[in-house]
Amino acid sequence: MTNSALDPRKHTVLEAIVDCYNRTAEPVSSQKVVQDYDMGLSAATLRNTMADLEELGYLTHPHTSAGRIPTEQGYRVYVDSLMTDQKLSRREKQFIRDGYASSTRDFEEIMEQTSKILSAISHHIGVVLSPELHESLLRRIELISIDSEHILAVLLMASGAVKNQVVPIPKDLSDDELYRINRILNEKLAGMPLKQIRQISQDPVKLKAVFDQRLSDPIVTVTRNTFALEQETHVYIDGTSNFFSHPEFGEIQKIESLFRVLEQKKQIADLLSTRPEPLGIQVLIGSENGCEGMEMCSIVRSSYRVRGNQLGTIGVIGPTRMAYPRIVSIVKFTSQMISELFEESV
Amino acid sequence: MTNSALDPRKHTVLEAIVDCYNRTAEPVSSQKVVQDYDMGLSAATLRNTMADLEELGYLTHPHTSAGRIPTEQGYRVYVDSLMTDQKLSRREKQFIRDGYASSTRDFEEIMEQTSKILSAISHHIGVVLSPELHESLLRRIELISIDSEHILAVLLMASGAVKNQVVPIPKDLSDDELYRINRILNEKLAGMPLKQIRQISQDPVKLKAVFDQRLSDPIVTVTRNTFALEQETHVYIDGTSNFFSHPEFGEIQKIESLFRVLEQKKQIADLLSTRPEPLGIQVLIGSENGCEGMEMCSIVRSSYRVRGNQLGTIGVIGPTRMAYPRIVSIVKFTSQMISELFEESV
DNA sequence: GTTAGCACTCTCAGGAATAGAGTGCTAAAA
DNA sequence: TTTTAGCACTCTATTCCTGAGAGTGCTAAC
Repeated sequence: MTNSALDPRKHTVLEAIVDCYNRTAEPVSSQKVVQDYDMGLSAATLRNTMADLEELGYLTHPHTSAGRIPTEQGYRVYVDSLMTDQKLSRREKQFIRDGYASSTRDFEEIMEQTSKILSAISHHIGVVLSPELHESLLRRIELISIDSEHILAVLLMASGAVKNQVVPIPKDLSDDELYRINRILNEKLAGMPLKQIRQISQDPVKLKAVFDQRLSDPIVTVTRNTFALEQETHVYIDGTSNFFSHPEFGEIQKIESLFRVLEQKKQIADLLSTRPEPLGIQVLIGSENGCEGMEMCSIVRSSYRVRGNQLGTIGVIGPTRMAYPRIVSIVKFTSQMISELFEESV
Repeated sequence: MTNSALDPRKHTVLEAIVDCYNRTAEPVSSQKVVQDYDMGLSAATLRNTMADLEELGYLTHPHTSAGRIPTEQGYRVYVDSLMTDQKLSRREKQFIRDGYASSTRDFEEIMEQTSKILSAISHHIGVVLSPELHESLLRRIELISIDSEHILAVLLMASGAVKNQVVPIPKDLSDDELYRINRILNEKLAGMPLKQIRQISQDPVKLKAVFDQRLSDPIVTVTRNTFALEQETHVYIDGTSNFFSHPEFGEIQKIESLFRVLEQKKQIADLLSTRPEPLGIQVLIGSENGCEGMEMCSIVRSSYRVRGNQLGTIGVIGPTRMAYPRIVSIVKFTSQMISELFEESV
């Protein structure tokens, strides 16, 4: 199979069929192509070409007397080499910008807002993964006394993310002592990635090396307790109910399996973050995502960059039959917007 | 209609029908009642009683040749005066306790975990509303410098809740100055409800009264910017996909309207928080919840108490046909658990 | 007041018939 | 050699019908 060498007619026909199927959600007949796409060929000729494309694995038949629909492979070719860029309209760009206008530059708010914007404009599911905290650099830590047995550790990351953590402490910790510890922690740990700090905090030898002569029992306890936990990536999802409007999810089981997956935020996080190619835009078509229960869904995703050079991911999850050119443009533009937002603020 | 004066037989029959319908999800015939519930009456007699109950508005008929199902009114009577308490088994109680065992006493984590526990054990949707922040008392505020134009305000509430807020500041604010402001804010505002602080912060006269001779321009700016926003209540939802397993949601539109509502967290918050009777357990049956798209759902909810005497709400949302005695016990027990958790910790 | 018996109603599942959509193939035309 | 018209064929979807079954309401007897 010489993918790259699809002759021009096959190109055109495949593109037309993908396009038509995306619009109508129904198998595309040779007649329909003749009507809607003026390519100066008869239905019979198209039928021949369509049969060829089916032979090549790019189209299928639901049954004998139905039109053709693209296979995943067909979509793959379409996305990789057929589809033409679709610029966002001015209104659409404005819509995205406006979405951020009201937000207070708060890290979480930006994340949340992004998922809303993505779903609202794409009419699919919008997903945002914040940069992995444990890869993030600690900018500053602040310890706040809660009661005699607990303090609140506020971790301010270089990315602008903030993480609160309630930390148990030894009883005999005075305010002055706490203040002193706070100062030392900032002195020694600020600027390091959380992951590294965590390793240090769990290892007496490393602790000694880092804190040197300033090491004390309370510092060990506080450090260990504050950084003990693996930090999970946050997942922001919006627009799940958009799925109900797609005719391919008319049967309840299909939508059920999807929703069961969506409730497992961890799975969604893996889905968007694992896989090769860390940068730029990517399209995972249908079962390519390798996630059980999401075989009927495609994912368009892109990474974005926050201060401190950490990478997060945004994405749109929709049915395999989605308007790829438009969604790709949306995801591309939005990820740029976020990156810019983080450049200029927080 | 003399609700309170339902004769004993009608009581028994209504209870049996509600019970049976809850188990089978199918209209209950007179035959079925004879088989499953030994009440020493013939089917014919039961038919008479059932007809009476229908007359009274407690039962309906989907069609002539079908069994009876309870109306909302029927459920109302059942819940109010018929159903018997169902104690949770030791295993169930243990399941709930275990759910909290791993949690680190972090406020948000407890909220989130509660919604998960509720949904897991009830097989319905678990919802948790944190206490309304603006009713909550400020225990402590901490200002952390981010950059020359922003600080992070960490609001530690009496309830144990923590709220981070990025606050723009005038450029010329030194670290010392910030520290001084921080101290004064704590001195003057700690112990007040957020709502009141907000009012003060927006009103020059009140500001003057509270801060007295310590009032300065930077204090005004910081206070105003920190407390400017209405605080929204957080909503934690889990178990939405449980709805797919109920036969009454076999058709897609019914489940769709429900999911559309669930995505509007604000609506859910209103649903659980508005309404009379603030304390104790409540059951809203079917359309009683007054929420469009949720006519087929019942809600069992209860308030819980956190430190500082603030009230939050937990609830279970399920189909009208739910096992009320069990769900009521679950919600009751869980709300006690939370209240206890907050007694002893954070 | 209770019950057996029975006619009546309505749903649901299965099957037959029909219309329609779209293909693949063949043979003729370009 | 490529394209096209024509046609037989296949499969789906809809409609209509039928029979079985479930469950009721009513009546008359206990």
